[in-house]
Amino acid sequence: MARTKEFNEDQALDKAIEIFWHKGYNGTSAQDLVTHLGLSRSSLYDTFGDKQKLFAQSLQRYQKNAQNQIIDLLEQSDNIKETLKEIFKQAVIESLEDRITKGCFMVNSSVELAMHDEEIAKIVKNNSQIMEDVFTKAVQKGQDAGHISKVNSATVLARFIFNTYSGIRVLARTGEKDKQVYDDIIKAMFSIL
Amino acid sequence: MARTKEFNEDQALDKAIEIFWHKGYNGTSAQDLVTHLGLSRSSLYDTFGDKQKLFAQSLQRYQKNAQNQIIDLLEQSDNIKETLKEIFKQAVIESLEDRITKGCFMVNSSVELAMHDEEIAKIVKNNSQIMEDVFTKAVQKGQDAGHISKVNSATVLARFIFNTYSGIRVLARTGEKDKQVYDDIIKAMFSIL
DNA sequence: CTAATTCAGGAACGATTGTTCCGTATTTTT
DNA sequence: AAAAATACGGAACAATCGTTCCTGAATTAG
Repeated sequence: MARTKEFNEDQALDKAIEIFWHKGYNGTSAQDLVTHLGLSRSSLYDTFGDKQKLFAQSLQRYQKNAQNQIIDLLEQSDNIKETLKEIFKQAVIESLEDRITKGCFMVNSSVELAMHDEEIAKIVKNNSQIMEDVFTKAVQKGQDAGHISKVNSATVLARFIFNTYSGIRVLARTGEKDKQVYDDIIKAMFSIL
Repeated sequence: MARTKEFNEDQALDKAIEIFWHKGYNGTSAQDLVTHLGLSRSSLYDTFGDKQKLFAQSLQRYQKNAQNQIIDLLEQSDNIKETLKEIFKQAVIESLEDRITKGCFMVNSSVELAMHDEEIAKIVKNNSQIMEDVFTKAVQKGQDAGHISKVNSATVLARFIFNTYSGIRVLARTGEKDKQVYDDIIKAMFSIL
């Protein structure tokens, strides 16, 4: 009946994530997308609708990936505190390596768009909710195992951890390359876990 | 020799701060500026140069104000821990009251522009440096007075406090209106001071 | 092979972007 | 009062914005 797509839709989405992440929504033009995704304007619009829809799909895909990564690590962990240390260590490595300083796509998007675009706001809130739940369960597990202090409740610590994570991602976006700054923040954070 | 300006330059800058803060740099058009500042295109360009320069001046002015406010509070304080609590309490109030959820102009700008505009990057880094210094001195004072724990160094705590502050401002920008979330984060933070 | 389908490429759309320029009005100094 | 200087408003600029549409090539099913 018809010819098959010459490009992989998910691969195109990954390219879209890259450029939106780097330049933001308003900073990325249709031409940028055409050039970076390597497909024609018509294919782009036929496949993804419009710029806003493409952005939303990109952010969704990013969220699922990032989320699953953390969920897997925490669920398979038998020492939550150590796993959290690994997660933050990884965030620092990414921040320092990041030659084009992208920060976190979710944080960037919420700052730029959450208040102007309801669909993006929903994605962001959904992400926050899921992350809070995941961290809460993980902290609870850590507290039960005696690896994490019970001075503060699991919910309090979960929200606190997620907030520190956001802050670090903003710091990365500003281009901070001094590892000591990240390490200090993380050291302080872990002193209450 | 010449007629005098019919508008107050600082008042115009305050208007510019408002709209840039709300809509971001790329999200604010020249027409938005003309409408919101209430002066003509020519006056705007004659006075402030161009959009980028106007933005930079707005951010500079915002920084000076926000900075002085915190410096004054901390320098006059005789109980740093309590003063810090006041500062964070105020940030929460602003976040909850904020009907158009603007977050922090400095945080928003660093996320959107720091990596694409060297001048903005400089302003952001300068701000971070000053804030770190101010917080470090304040924490030191608090530690000397016995109000703040000496388990972590003043620099570590200063960076940590500033990072938590950034995170909270991002949270505000996402439109979070649940006071409990802010209070939990702050509670956790203060448990190590 | 033919017909049906959908691809890719690029021209072209009107709208909006940031910016410039010009004529007029207004004010201040000489 | 005259002249110099500058603010003002708005028209107009080229460039770019996101998007649509048209053309022809490519692929698959019957």
